[in-house]
Amino acid sequence: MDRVLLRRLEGGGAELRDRADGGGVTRVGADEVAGAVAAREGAGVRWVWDDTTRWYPALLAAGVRVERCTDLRLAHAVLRRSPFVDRSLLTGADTAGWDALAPAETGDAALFPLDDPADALDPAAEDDRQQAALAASPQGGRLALLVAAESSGALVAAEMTAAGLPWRTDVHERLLTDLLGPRPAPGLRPAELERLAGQVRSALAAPDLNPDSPAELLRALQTAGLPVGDTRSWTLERLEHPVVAPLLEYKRLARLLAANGWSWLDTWVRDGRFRPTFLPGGVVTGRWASHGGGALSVPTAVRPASVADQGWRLVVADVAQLEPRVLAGMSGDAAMAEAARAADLYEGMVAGGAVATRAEAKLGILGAMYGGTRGESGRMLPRLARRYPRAIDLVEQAARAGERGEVVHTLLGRGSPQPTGAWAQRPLDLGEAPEETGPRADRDRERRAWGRFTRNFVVQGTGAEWALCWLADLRNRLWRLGDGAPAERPHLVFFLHDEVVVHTPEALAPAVAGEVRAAAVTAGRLLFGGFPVDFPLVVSVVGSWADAG
DNA sequence: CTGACTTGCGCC
DNA sequence: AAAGGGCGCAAGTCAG
Repeated sequence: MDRVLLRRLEGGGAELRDRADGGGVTRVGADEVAGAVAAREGAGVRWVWDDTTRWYPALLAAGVRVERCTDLRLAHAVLRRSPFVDRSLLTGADTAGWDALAPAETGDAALFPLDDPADALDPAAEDDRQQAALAASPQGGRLALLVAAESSGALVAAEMTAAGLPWRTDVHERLLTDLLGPRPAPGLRPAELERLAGQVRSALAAPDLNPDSPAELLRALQTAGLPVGDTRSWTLERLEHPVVAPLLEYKRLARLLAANGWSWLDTWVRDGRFRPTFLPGGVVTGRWASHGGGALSVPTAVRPASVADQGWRLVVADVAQLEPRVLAGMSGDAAMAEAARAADLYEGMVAGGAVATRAEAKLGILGAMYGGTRGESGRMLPRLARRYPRAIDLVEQAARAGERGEVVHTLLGRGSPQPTGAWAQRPLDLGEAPEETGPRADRDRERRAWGRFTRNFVVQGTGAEWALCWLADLRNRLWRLGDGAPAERPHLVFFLHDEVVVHTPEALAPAVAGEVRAAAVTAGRLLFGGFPVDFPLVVSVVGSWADAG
């Protein structure tokens, strides 16, 4: 596979430099870049560029899709934190610049900022350093897979923003009107919220109360004699009082209005598409972050508005219990992998005799992965540890390492951040009597909190790696499935941790469903080789996202 | 007034 | 004895 480095030239042109020994160099003008990339693409090439967000949106806008790339920005971020990398091999004159490089904010190709810090960096030198670091790493193979998957994720992210999630404004508006009443004038409450606010005020005998103000609301609740310290819904649910029902309903609808109401539609939906920006590697664990429109929490209440185009379908797929399955795989825990043979891993745990009920299984596993040891989830832990010793030991070791201030890593080698708190500079106070309050009690609390973070990091991060491999393989499978222009082929339109949505011509929907499953098998093999852990999917072919599941 | 922080809640 | 991971967003709150 040829590796070809792309770099920007002053004036908007670009240089294409073959990375092989004696490789050629081509320079093209600004309006020839897309054509030059397209011409080279057919022959099989991996593009090496500083940052996908700085190259790919313009290529996509010009109708050019690339199959492979190395995203030096994302690769740098992975390698500099990995415990399997010799940091000195990554160090160069502009290392600080690579450390600080942020993704480009705008996808508008015409708006290359004149003083982009990326233009002060040397991508060829950085590529050399990364290749050297990978070659010298005892885990170079895993890291290379991670870098490739991360880079492929960057391509997917740009393609999903370009395509957009199909979104029907008319359906969304009807839904809002049914629940809230007609769209009010700016600054006014919709009729239904005003009605509920009135009920809340009279139930609390607080005629001037603004229920949107947590402080006012808390005072009014306390004045009415209710024993509450905050105004969260789950706190209110436990009260017996006439205000509870209208207040909970008010909060539910006010939330819908604020997060996904008419102004959300105005801001984020254009031309029948919702186009959030996805930020691969945006979370330290390796999960994606997002920007714009709250793409990480599209409430189920508005999903009916995501409707496939005429003659098209949505293929919605999610992995059941991704993280426990990943834990089984990465720990090599045969008993847990056996439970994971079931479509429902928690039922598999019941069938295996580890616990009595599905609810116990779920509570216990989530507690083990998050560090929740209070109440019932804590009582489950010893039984799980007996039945699934390797899985539980893996997360316990990660927690202990974090508490010692050590770095932990995912299966493919992504490292956790170094802790910065004062507690991390001090050794563990083993054997000293615990205290209720004071600076040492604070340090211990922070230490345990960091242990919960590292405990979760190894599982969440490896789950993110599985999902990246799934996405990358699925992207290639979808491309091979269709023909014609990118917009006429099945394509990914949404991704959220363990769920994908593909927009596809109706005739190809069954084939897409098959490829989604096949890609999940590939991802499992890539991460866990022959170790037998299954990743069953729930796949739906639907007209609307809301009908999935 | 702006900007930073807090509160609360949606998703996984 | 106590101990629940990761995000983004909007509105309210508060300091300067």
